[in-house]
Amino acid sequence: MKKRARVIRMSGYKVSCQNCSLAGLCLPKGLPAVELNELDSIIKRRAPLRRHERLFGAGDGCRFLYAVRSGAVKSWVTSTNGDERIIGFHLPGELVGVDALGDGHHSCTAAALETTSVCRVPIEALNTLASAYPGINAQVQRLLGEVLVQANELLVLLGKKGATERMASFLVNLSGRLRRRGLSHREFSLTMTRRDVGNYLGLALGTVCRLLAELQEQGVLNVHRRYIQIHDLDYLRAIVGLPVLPSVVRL
Amino acid sequence: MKKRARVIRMSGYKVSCQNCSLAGLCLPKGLPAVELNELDSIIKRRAPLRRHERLFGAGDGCRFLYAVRSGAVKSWVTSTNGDERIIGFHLPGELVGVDALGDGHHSCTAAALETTSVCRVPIEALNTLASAYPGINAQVQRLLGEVLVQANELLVLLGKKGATERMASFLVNLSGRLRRRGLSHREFSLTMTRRDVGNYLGLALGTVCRLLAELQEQGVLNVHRRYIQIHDLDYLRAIVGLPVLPSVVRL
DNA sequence: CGGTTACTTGATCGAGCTCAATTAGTGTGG
DNA sequence: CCACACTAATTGAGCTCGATCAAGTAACCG
Repeated sequence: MKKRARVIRMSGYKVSCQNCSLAGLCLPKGLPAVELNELDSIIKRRAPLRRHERLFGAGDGCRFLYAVRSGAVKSWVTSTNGDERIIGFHLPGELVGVDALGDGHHSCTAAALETTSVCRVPIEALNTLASAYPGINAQVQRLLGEVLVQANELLVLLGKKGATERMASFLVNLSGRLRRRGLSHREFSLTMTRRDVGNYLGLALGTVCRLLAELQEQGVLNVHRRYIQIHDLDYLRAIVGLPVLPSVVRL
Repeated sequence: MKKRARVIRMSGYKVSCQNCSLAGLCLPKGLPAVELNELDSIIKRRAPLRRHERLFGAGDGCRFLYAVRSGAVKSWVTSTNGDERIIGFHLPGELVGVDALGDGHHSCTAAALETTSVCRVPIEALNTLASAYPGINAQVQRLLGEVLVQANELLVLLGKKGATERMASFLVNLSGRLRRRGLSHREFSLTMTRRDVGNYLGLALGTVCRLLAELQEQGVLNVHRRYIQIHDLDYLRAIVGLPVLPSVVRL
């Protein structure tokens, strides 16, 4: 025993919903202590996934939902003719795998974009809890709704005709989600490849590069490989058709 | 009283989940009699909506989900720059309004495409029931999952580059859903305008017309205004990349 | 360091958008 | 019941945006 005393043992630190920094976004949001404890008791943390490691695959039977704790996940569907289509990038605090609630089988595949840790929530136990605690039930519904709203947003995005519009939407959306997580919304690293971005936005790989180059040209942002600094977020928001972020309201 | 005896009073016929022809698709699917009764007791049927009449609008607070009983509904989101984007057409047995589960407010607007009747399900009562009856809870989850899978399918559809591919996907999807409802999958009437279809598919109005004309040219289908007869469904499925429908399995 | 993957940039081409003119329905009110 | 107005659908001509193909560069990894 003593021999091991000096080893830093991560497993020694109890990771729990109670001390998770994402509690304000994730399932625990606003839950009273009792329900939080119950929830925490059914959730298992898995060893971190490495880049490209899969959470689940299309067709898999599904017994768990996953909440991203750190890192990032992408999920995609494989259509019958074989080509793949990315339907979402998932940041910490977001729920992955809800597509399986329908018939108990996943309709998409999910994999880590970088080193990523997730919380695994057993669906059956969650349902049992949800029927006992209305608060937990409400949380599940809230996150489900969020997933749906996100899907709708992507639909709107893909409806835009202009490639610039799509790229701007993507960046504004990402920036906003990062901000809500307390991360910098002005500079961040894209965890996905240009090809991924293109696939997601319905654009060719080359077009993604060109658009980023053009935006840099115009001084809207700086880009070096995956690293992005946004200088003029309002400009991007204007492209999308969103109002300028309210900082001080003028008359 | 006697005077009215001859009037055919629809309200005299008790419409209930028990005798609804959609019970195999809708919330009641597979529920035991007790749960079915409970479910039926909280559901209200509204007077039929006429074309263009709205079920709810974006931003509305939401206390109900709606199940389409007959007719058809379209739902769309209005983006900040004002243009509208159709995100779904809803057939009998499908659930409308689940986008509001997240924060209790609708993110889209829904309106009848033709004379349409719906069942109104109070969310709160549904949740109460769901916590008492696991079967009902499972049903809600199943339909939610279905909505999500549908959203994903639309995403895949919009990922297709070719306009013909999109149109074929749309027709195949519609045909399949009609068939599952016991309706003809070879000939049916599009309840939406060409503009609606174009909006939904991310195509220009003109392109929709041209595509239908072209498919008719090729003998794949017949089209007169809204009325469509599909002659070669397999051809459409092939365009999409789906296998030919299994009728007899050959070796 | 060699091999692989990710990214950048250029030139060309075509699918589908736009705009416009015309026809076919649909509905409304006198 | 018809005339008028309005909406929906069709079809054509020209043009633009972004896909495709290709060649070259930069980062990463064993």
